[in-house]
Amino acid sequence: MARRQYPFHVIEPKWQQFWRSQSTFRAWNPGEPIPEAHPFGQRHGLGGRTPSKEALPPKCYILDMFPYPSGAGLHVGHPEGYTATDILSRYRRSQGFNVLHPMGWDSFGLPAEQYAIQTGQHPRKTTERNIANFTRQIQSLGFSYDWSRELATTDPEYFRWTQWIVLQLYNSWFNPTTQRAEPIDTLTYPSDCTSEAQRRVHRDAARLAFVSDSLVNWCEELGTVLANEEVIDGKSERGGFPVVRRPMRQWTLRITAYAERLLQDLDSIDWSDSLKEMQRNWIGRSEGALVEFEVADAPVGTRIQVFTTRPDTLFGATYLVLSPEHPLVQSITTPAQAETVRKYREFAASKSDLERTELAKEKTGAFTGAHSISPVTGGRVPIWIADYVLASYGTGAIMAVPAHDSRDLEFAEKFGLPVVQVVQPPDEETPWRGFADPGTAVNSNGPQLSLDGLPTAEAKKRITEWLESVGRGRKTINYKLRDWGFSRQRYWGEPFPIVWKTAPDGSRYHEALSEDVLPVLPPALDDYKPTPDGRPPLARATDWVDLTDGSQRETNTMPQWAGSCWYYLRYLDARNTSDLVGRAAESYWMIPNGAAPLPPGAPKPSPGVDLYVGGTEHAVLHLLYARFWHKVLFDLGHVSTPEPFFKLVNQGLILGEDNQKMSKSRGNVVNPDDVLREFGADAFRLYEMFMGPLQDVKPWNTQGVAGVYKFLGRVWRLVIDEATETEFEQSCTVEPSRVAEFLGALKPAAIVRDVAPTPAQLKALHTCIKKVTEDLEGLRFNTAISAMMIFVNEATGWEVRPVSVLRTFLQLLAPFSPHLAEELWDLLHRAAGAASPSLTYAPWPAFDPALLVEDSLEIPVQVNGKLREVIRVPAAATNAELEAAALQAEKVQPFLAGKTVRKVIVVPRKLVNIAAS
RNA sequence: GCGGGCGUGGCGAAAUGGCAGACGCGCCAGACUUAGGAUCUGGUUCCGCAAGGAGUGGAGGUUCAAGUCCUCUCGCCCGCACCA
Repeated sequence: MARRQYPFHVIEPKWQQFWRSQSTFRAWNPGEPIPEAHPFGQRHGLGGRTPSKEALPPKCYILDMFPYPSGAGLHVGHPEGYTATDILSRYRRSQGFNVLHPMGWDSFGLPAEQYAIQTGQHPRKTTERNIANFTRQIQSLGFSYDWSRELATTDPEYFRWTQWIVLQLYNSWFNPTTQRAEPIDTLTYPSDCTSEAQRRVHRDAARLAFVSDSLVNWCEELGTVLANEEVIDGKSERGGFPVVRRPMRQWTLRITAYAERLLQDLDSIDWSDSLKEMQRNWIGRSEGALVEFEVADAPVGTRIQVFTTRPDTLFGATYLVLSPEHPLVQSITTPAQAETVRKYREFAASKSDLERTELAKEKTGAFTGAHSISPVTGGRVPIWIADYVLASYGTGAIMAVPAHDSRDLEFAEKFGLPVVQVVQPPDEETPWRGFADPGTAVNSNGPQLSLDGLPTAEAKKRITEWLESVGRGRKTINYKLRDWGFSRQRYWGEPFPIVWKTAPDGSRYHEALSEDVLPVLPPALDDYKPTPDGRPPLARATDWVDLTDGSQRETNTMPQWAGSCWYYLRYLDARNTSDLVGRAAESYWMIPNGAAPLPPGAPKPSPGVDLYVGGTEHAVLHLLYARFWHKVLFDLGHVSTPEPFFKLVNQGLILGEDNQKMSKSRGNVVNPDDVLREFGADAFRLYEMFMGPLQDVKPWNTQGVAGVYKFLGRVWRLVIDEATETEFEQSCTVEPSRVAEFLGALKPAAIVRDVAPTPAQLKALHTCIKKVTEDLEGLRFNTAISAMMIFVNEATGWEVRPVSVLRTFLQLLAPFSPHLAEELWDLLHRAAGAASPSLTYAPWPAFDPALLVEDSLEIPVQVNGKLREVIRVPAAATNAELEAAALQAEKVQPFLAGKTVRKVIVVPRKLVNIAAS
């Protein structure tokens, strides 16, 4: 190991201990008494007081995506985002904001459960151990979290409220008229709902949390549902047992009701375009029409509904395709085709979703023998089934227009079905076959209407109106977004606060438990596996399942997403025992408090979380689910904003030194513990930010850490001279136990003096203040660090180093490398015989533009756009003077010889370009 | 296939349409040193002794001026993917 640049191994624990003992980073809620001595209270004149929300400074909520505490511990990707938010939190505190910067644990999850199945160790044990390790690692990095708000999703006091929110979902319905969630008792019942049993069915179908039968990958041998990723070639990944798609009873959340609002409100939040686009694609709004086809030779009124975005091509629909699972398949199939259809449906069911999509190269299908009647031509249209039509999208049935859809064309060609042109491409050259873009309708002439000659957009409109007028269709908007399957057959998740009962007629129905029995704790088990007959592990605890009143508990648990859907709300008031979050705390932290004066130069606070940083892997699911829950809570009056996360930034992945994704198998994983041991937390943090822009993917380079570490050594030596330091090092070697004492006895170098800075020194400092401040606002940490390096490079050459300049510089460094900054800040104050004011709450330095004014400027002179010379002119030079000086510049002359100056461009204070020919 | 992003020295990168390569790594040289994988100083896009020329994936264009704006094209990364 190289010689230590500075004693970070003493400095870092020292200040972490100091911050802990002082509760430096404690964020104060309205109505909380602030101790007399707390530095936040001192800064804002609130020490010893109990401020209302009006008396508190403006809020700033800076949030990290909380981690799953895995057994593997922290990897270098975690602290990337954490460092960025920590820097910003520290910066905002010094600007005068009341900063909420919390951390917690997304601690339900499969690994702990699998470990439990193998070892019998309760998942809570594993989870606690992992949390302890994560806590140690995160704290060693010196992040300024308010640990008094720490939470874990596995804590009963936390998941009590997760269950409570699920009850809110259960007890609500989405009113399509108001487009909002409302309490279930505002639901109105159709007139034919006369009995309580009928009303119940109607009510249960309307809830935001409801039971549905959805298609899942079921493995009989393993007795469990598998995720798509766990199914390979129609067999289970483990064991190779057959997997079939079968409907299963599942708790489902009606996120689709919010599709439009989730889409619309993206416009109100400050997220990257790519992220918003991912959410838009996921929601997948598409406008089109429902069209009804009468089934021929079937009971009157047997109709097949199809969804199409191209109703204008209805005349070209030469066949219909139902998904194999479509409910009408059985009844319309002719006896002659029954066997073929049965076999095909079996074949389709045996395929996983993966195979039906990615792996399916060849179209497959079967003819049902049935026909439908085209609503426009009255002609007979054959009905097929094929797995390229998905049961879960639209109506699960399509009208096939092979002339103008590549998938239909492929199918038609394979099965010899007719292809009829109904759209003429605008360009004569373009063949109509397979043309799917807008054009002009042709061959679209029926007994009751003609579309011929209409451009696609108009044809769509015309036919939709016509369909509506004859009751054979209507305009519709469809979404790719599906309702959210919310059940898991697992042990280590939140139990549902729901029980099942049996009605007098023998049918089963569910009921919610009352709020006051929450939390519903999972039962103790010896064996965490599913039951042999494939029921979830909770079903093993029969004494837990069966209640004295004869009802049974729900045995599914919630998915891991549940806890992470609302944790940002719990942080606002993490120890509240009577509410999910107190009203005053919620409104203080979520609504910008306009009354409070803003710190000078600070940005306007935003609603909700001011900054949320995390990885792209959560771009869709977590962020969509959390937005959904938030909107429900908003509708029901529990939160104040329609969106939770106002600004969101995705940090880029950190790759291994070999430019590959870090992984155990590649052996390129960097362990933060090792980096900290050699370089310290300050250097680690600084390097993570110096690598490049926060959002970019970038490779790790240990040499690079050494580089910023060297920079911190230079900062140290800016204050401490080398002789003193050598002496210190030697003393420490001789008597390691007295290190703290030796550190406290260190004195600044003799050239560090309490003198007035020179103009050049002030200019260097204020250039740095300006750059660092602007870059922090733009989250450009890498260039802010480079500005500090430039300052230090310059200051190293100074013969006298004014204390005031060094102190101000340390304030700039503090958000990035807080331990070193604290140590030197303290040392400089001690040496001056002054008490050290809190660095955390010292007001952020303002730069003085007057100090940055130059009296002369270097002006590049170009001839025909090429640089020829740089001239020095007085800063006050007029354009005419600039032009004259440029034309006379010595090195410019050869390039003007024999040419005529056509034009001279003068960019004031910037550049002169001479156009000559 | 669709959507989003990115291509700049040996490497990580920087540049409101105005001196391309700041800052750092690496490398080269010097100083101090018993020593250097410490520190300090200087140099470092490429070609050229130099004057100078070339240069931001490629080809065009707009402009006095393009890494930056426009068109086409190639390559890489990420997301979605039979969504009718």
